[in-house]
Amino acid sequence: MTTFKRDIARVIGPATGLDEAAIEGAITLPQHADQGNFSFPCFPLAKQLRKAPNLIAEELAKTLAPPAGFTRIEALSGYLNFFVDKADFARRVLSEVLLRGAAYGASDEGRGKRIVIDYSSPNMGKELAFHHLRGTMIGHSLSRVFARRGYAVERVNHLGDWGTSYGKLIVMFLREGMSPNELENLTIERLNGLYTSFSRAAEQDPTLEDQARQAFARLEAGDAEYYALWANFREVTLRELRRLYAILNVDFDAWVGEEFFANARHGKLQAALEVLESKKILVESQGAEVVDLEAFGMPPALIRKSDGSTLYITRDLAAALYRHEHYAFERCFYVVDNGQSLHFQQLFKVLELLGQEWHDRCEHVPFGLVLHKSEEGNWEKGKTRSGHSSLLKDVLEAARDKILAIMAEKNPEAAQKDGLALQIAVGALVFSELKNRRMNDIRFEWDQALSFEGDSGPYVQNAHVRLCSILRKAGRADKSISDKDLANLRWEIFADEESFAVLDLLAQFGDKVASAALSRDPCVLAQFVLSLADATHRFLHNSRVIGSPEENERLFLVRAAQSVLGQALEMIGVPAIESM
RNA sequence: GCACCAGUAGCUCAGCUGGAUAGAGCGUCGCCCUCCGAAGGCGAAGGUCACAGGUUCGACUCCUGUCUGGUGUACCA
Repeated sequence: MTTFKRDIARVIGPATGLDEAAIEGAITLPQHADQGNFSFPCFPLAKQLRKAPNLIAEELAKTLAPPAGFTRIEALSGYLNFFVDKADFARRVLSEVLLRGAAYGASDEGRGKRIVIDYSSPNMGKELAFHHLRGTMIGHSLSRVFARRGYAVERVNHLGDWGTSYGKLIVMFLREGMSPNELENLTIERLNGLYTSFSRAAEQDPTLEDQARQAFARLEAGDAEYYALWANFREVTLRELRRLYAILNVDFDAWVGEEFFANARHGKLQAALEVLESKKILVESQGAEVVDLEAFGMPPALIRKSDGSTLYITRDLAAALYRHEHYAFERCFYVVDNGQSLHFQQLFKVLELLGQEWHDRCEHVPFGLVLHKSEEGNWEKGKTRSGHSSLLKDVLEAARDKILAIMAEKNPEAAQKDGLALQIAVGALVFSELKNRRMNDIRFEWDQALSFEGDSGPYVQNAHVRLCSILRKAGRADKSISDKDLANLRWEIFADEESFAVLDLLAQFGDKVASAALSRDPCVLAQFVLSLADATHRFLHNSRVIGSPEENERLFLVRAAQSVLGQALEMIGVPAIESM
């Protein structure tokens, strides 16, 4: 793709005196067939040449010779439209896709640079709610996108595993008199239940809140018994998290939670506080220690409470300082919902005030909230407490069951039904999370969450399945491809509308990956997947492959489409299954 | 009050680093399986791009203001 634009720029450059890189950036992909395959708008030239854009275009169309691989150049209402030689276009695109294989669409932009991505980061002792899926999958997808751009990616799960909440768990656990045996059999459901029973009990006995604070204070002070309990709770939580992440095919390089930064035994918090004190930006206010941010239009950042304990932002400061030192990152992304944008503005501003010149390499990558319908019928942020939230495992199970029912109807023969159904369920849920811009709020409704029709995960997975099925039947599924295989193909076979539409999309893959990285939004790739699935279904509907006179050539297109579609699917976390 | 985000077809959304005739899915009304997977394809109907200004050769896209909705806003994370 970029080579086509470069070829055009090399022709326009000398004729206009414009910078070739600038020309490349200005070239657009037209929407209509009569506008060619690549367009260069001549409007910006009008001022410097003092001539009407359509005249400039007409003149250039007459004088310029089409670059190799192009048949003609036409002027149309101020645009210079370039028409590719479709057979040659097919040769170039298919050769590149098939010979580069898994490296097609990759880039070395990030060579030698490291990126830290903080995502998912759930709270300990609680089950993953449906809304956690969004941040988890956006972060997961971005990690794959940046890896493909050549960056070394560090995927960090910053667990919420420290704070008064864990005092609550300890108090309730001891109060309900659990035996060591029960400790061994502790489940995430039981832990989650301790929170609810705590809030219920606290209504009767207000001293419980104090007990919880004291219990946490004891934990912070290094009490061995409490620390063992805490570690046990953490392990129970991690077990469930790993189970769900495995289903989603999500992984992390570091599981470093708040405890790592807040617990005195690790020394990270003290280091951060020393930096804060040495820079003398802490001021006393209402008994607490804050960084005054009024000059920047923000409320003060509360660093230390009046009782001396620290807060969320204090730990995030410690984490940022640690990450900078430990990873020497080029960028550090925080994939966290939009509700926390003030927090991150404050965090980054404090880093700046601390003289950390790398503060602008930290970036909040926000995403919209999952809204649930309240009793009053309004759409509001989901609250686990009031029950207006759904557990991820429940949604996954419901989706899998519905898929199983659909499979029984459409394809009773499908092997490995349960596992396959779960992969389709994951694909469906993940695709609907990522296909829209990340900033959009999402309204959770069961009907909609379990709707698998139209522009959905199953639709895009099905396109991949059909391609795989044809390759399997033709015995071409795993064959490696060399230049020799591509010699002497009748490339003009791909000039029809449906074949060319697929090729046109395949050529755009690298640009789409770059765009997803730049916008930090996987929806670019999800939309690309949708277009490619669309073009694939149309191609397969209109062009018989196996047994046709064009079989040999078309199988290469099928293989190329399968390769790119499969890679794009994996990049957005939708399983690229081979049958369904 | 202030801040962040969103407002495009009946519904859910693409399109937004300014470019030609604003696109999908769902829903509605039709059509296509002796044919590699119909979880598919084809067609019809459906739009003052919230509103008002501004910048520009050109604005759904950028700027300002207004309205509507979501979220946040000092000792939770």
